[in-house]
Amino acid sequence: MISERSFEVLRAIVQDYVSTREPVGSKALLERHGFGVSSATIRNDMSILEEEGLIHAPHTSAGRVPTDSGYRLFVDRLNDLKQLSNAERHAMETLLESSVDLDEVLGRSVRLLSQLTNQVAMVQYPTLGKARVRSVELVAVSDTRVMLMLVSDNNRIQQHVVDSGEELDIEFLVQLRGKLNDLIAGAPLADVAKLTGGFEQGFAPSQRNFVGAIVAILLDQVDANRQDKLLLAGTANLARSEGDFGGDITPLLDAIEEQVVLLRLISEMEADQNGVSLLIGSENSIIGLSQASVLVSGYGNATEPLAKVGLLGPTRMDYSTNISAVRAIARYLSKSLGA
Amino acid sequence: MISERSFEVLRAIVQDYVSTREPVGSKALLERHGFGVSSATIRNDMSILEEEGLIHAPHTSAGRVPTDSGYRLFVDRLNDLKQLSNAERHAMETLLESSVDLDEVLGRSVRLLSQLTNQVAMVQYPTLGKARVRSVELVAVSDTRVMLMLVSDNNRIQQHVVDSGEELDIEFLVQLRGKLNDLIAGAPLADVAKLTGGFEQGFAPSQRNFVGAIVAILLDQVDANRQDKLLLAGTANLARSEGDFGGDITPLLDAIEEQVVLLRLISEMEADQNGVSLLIGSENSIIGLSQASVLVSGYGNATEPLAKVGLLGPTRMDYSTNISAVRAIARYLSKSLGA
DNA sequence: ATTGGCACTCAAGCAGGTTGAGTGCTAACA
DNA sequence: TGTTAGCACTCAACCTGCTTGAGTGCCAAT
Repeated sequence: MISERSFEVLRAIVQDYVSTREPVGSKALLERHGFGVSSATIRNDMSILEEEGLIHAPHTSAGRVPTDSGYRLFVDRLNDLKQLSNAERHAMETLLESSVDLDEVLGRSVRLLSQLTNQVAMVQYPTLGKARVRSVELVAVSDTRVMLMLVSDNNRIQQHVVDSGEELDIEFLVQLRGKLNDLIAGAPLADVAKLTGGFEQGFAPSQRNFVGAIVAILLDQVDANRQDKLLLAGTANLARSEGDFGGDITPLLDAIEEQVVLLRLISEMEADQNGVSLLIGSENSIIGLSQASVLVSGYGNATEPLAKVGLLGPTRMDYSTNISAVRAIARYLSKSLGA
Repeated sequence: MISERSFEVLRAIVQDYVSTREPVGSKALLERHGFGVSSATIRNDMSILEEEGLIHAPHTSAGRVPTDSGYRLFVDRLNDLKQLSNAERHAMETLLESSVDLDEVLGRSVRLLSQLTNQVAMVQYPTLGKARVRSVELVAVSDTRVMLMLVSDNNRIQQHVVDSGEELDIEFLVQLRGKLNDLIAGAPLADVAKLTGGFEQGFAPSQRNFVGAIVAILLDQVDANRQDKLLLAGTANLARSEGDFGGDITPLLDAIEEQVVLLRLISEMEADQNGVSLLIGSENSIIGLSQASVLVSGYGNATEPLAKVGLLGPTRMDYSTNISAVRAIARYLSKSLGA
């Protein structure tokens, strides 16, 4: 086990490296943090840390840089997180007051998070989870097209336009809407497939095609909740910290555009005691993201989170600030959407 | 005026520079394009081109690079555009067949365009223009919240959730929806403000607040069509051609995230005879985009385009290929949405 | 108008030297 | 046993001077 002071040295190295972006040496360490010992002693501690794989020297005559494991230990022993400033807290509250529909709440939150942290922020659209169907609506949007809307009981709306290919019968639409709602309104989303099985059989043969199409779209919509959407902000921050990614941010931008990969990654991440989960550098399995850290928190509900919110940045990031920012945003989102 | 051969030299310089990314010298020019003259003659032509400000030498002993005006002349004299390959045409047709709702059509188009050109592609959501109101829908989405939908006659739907703060009366909603539709269904969007003036006066005092709120949102929605949305794809391509932007792509990424600036820029661009409009380098007025070219085309309707589609890339781009790709996508979008 | 020839320029690449931040080790010390 | 001062050593970063070669501009000859 490494001594208490050795750990303090690690902490100091992480802090200095994060703020200066330069490998940090024993002497510089003494100047900034007044350890009561000499530089030689620090050097001894540093060589212990290096043996443990927590820090690493880019080359012989350079200072040290934390390794992924070094960051990890630093984060795991992080006890007091940086507090939000008043201005930041104020921004959050303003956001809270003006809560409108889902898109807007998520959009604003993610932008705020990226501003607070100077990283790429991301928020996953809430899954419906155990949500139920509130209603189904059919609205004619042209002579032949109808919009199918699925409204669920957690403020979420999905829609899709269907082209029937023939003139729509408005009366029939109203009637169909009624029957559909009688059937599935109030039912859990998970049951929709079962409930609508053979639904089109109750209609005249000439109408079965159309009804079948509607039902198919409806099931698609229910299903679409499993492959959620991701909202991002602050991509420009990537380019700013390009140096921290070894000069090539293409894989990052690719991952961001792909979304699917990112989504799978963050869905699989389990929360730790702080409510957040963190993958540092090579801890994540995506090739090309080995110099990046992913930090997320669940939101929506203490017991079972609806979705994740978090950020993506270089391993060399200010974990303390960022963790508290992500936690704050997650709390805000839970308050705003859980109500 | 510059001679015919001088212009051919310019054309060759543009082509070589675009493909090699290296300043091109008189000798290299001779090898690739068999002008029937000697390198000294080429040099003379080049010095004419330089006097005209069409090319420019990064330093004394280097080859030449086209200036913004050089690209401009090259483009203006571009007569035969590169054709799409069969594979590309096939991709377009597949896209055409599977046309569904607006979001999907635009999303796929913009991704295809970015793949075809290896640039950042963008598409502006169609403005409603002279569109008319098809219908207004009011759908209860929770005990106190109602969703207001504005459906217009060009496949566009807008929605917004309003929290009334009190228990909703479903019957009243149905009645309100009816009255609203009687009033504005079929009317041009531009007239909605006039038509709904004083609308809430026809209701019981206890309901006026709510009705007023609904009308306000409705006007917002009509108004929102002036500040449209932009859909982007292929941001990663920026990082790939980072060298062409002088190594710093932050202003680009900023502009992309801002959107507003980009939107204003492309709205102001006027189509030339090819149906496309192009700003090369410093021709555009956005600071930070002085090394970038913006290429857009209107789409939707030959007489009055609904919106713009196009791309953003380094001035050093393959204009011939890109112009035809943008035109093709614009044609496709017009066909797909104009119907 | 075109060309061959020639002097000139200058970025890029290489070799050698200097500097200084930083290390590891050892011997002395509390 | 943990700490310290001192010292030799390493090596990236920086500078300097040198060479190379692609490329130009100009001029006299065709």
